[in-house]
Amino acid sequence: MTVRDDTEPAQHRRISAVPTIHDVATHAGVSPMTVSRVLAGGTSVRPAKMERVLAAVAELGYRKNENARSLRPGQRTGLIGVIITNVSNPYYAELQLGVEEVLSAENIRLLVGNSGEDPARERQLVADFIGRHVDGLIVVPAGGDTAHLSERSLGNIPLVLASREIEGITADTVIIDDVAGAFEGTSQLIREGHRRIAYLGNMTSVFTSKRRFDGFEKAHKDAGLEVIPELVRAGQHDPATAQDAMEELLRLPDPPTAVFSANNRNTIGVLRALRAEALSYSLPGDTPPTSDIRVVGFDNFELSDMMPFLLNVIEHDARELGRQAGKLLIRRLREDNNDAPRKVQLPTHLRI
Amino acid sequence: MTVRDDTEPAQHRRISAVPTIHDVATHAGVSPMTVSRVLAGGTSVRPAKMERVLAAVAELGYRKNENARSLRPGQRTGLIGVIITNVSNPYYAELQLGVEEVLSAENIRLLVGNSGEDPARERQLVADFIGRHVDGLIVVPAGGDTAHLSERSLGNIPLVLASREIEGITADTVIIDDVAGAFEGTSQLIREGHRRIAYLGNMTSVFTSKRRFDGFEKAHKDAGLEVIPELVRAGQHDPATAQDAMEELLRLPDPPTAVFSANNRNTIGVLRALRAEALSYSLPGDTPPTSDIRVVGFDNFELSDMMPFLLNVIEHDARELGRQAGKLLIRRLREDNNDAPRKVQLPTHLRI
DNA sequence: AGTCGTGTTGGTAACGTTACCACAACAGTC
DNA sequence: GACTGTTGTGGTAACGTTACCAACACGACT
Repeated sequence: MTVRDDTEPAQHRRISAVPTIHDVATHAGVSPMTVSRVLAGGTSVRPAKMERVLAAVAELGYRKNENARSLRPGQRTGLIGVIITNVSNPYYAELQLGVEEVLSAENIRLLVGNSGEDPARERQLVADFIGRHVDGLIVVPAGGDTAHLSERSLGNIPLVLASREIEGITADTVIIDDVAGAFEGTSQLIREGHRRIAYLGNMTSVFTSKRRFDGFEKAHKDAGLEVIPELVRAGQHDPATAQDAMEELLRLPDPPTAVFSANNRNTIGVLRALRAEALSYSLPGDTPPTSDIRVVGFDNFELSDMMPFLLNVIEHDARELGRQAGKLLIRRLREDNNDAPRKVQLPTHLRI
Repeated sequence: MTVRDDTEPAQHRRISAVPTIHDVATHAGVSPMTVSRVLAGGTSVRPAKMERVLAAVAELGYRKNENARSLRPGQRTGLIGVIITNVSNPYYAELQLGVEEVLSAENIRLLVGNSGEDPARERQLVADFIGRHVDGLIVVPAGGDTAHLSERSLGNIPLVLASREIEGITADTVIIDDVAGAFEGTSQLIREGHRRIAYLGNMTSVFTSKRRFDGFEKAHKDAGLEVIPELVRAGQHDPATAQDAMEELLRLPDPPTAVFSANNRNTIGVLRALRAEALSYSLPGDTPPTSDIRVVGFDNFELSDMMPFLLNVIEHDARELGRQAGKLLIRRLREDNNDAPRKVQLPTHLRI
């Protein structure tokens, strides 16, 4: 034991400093090892001593130093790095909540970071999380350069990709069945007789956007139709840019009769454009000619059912996606298995 | 240096195991101390050696073990615990984003947890975060038992309260000017001539709810009016329960002519109730008698401007609240100061 | 030539924890 | 009464890092 010859400062330090296992041991009149054993579950410790130790723990307000514990070989940190693109999008907030729901049940904590769709920021976060020795990573990949997510770069830290896949990287993955959802939504519009259907979405370099466009295209093909290139607008990532794109479409000589929107940001922009148009027409007292334009949008969002337009949404469960991602990670951690990576695909549902 | 006499296993281990500062030192032909110095900023290290070290770091993909580093006395973990009540509420998601925006600039990472308004869960999260030696805490307190947030319990870990205060706990705080906002919104309704104004909100035991009710009450008093008790409904915390409460109000013999809603969950419930009523009246072809009911709601929410009702919202900047909370914490960390706790109050704005 | 700084480098120890080994105490067996 | 096994307990070392001190080399000055 360390000798404390400086009486006055020692007392002062004892109050403010966080108590260690050593302090508890001294207080209970046992060795640090016994304290450690009690806290680990109390196997083969005499009941009387166990009580003394627990009393000392309570009295000093002792908390195990998790950082020191995880330093020992074979010990986990109990930390998971979660990198999402943007929590302010309710879809990813739900995802985070689902992840936490599953992992907190295992006493695992979340280190979260927002990449803002920036691969460089994502790489930086991954590097930092590795430095903190997370037990695993759950990432919504931003795309672009993904070398930092390769197996070689991560070592033996398990990775779960959420919402998006990456070409060339094999890892546990949870995604939405984007293709089927977009197919179903688009088919509904075609079934209703629409032939001039606009598409609004993110850049097709984004995994989900590409898949949703594929579903959009497939629905056309299956119906013997073709996608009309001049009605396709890909590249909007927020409501404002989507609104601009939609207003541009409405000004076309031959505007679309229906719109397929590939995500909730774009859908909201579309709805704003439609309302702006309706308002501008209502001034001269005329009935707006395109107010009955049909909209189908991927992703549900709060109040979608309160919109004063003909709108259907392709809904899916972001929280469940987060839960599944958490479960895949737990499976990897529990059994130290090298099974082939699993891919979970969650269904969508067209809400009428 | 440790002698590795087991040649075969050592090689295998070298590939999968995370490299340490020792490995880098051996690889560069210097001592671990020199590597540490280079990584700390490279003061008084010969340029040639510095280069060799950096090359070894790059080649081995070495990452400093932050947990081991923070074990040393005087060293920080660079971790902040953020406890919010529920990320799936966009208001708190924005708050989290604001906190991250400010703290990631200081290279501080976020440990996040959702309390779900449960004080026991909050206490558990605080205890865990203390065990991980966070440098500080940002908490949206759930209320109830708050002993775990007392200065005695936290030791010298700085605490910032966000969005809500706690009686008896002095800490840096960032809140919205709830009273003024509610006063302004209610006054607007009174100015328009409304005399039967309903109130819907959370339990008044929640800090913000109480303050917003106070503002509601003060607006009445200042206008020489009194709050009508039968029109007050406090206790709804989600849209579904709020909708029920509002429907009940609409069925009163003498229903309110206007509604003040104290948060976005309640506002959405109110709007749903109004729409349900409008739909039920539209069946017999009758004009609904209360469709022109006025609504003013605290908190803005996405698409609030697209609602087919007369709605004003009292908006405020949740992300800015998060930023301010982060800044207060950084200030506490930077200078190791014992200044009196600061209280920042953010303004609201009635959106017409 | 000897002394003194100055700049560069490495050894040692410690942060708080737990795995491993050693050992003591005790009961049961021949 | 010596031997064996079981249970409870503590000492030691190590995880990866950095603060501190000691030591070294080297040029500049007396």
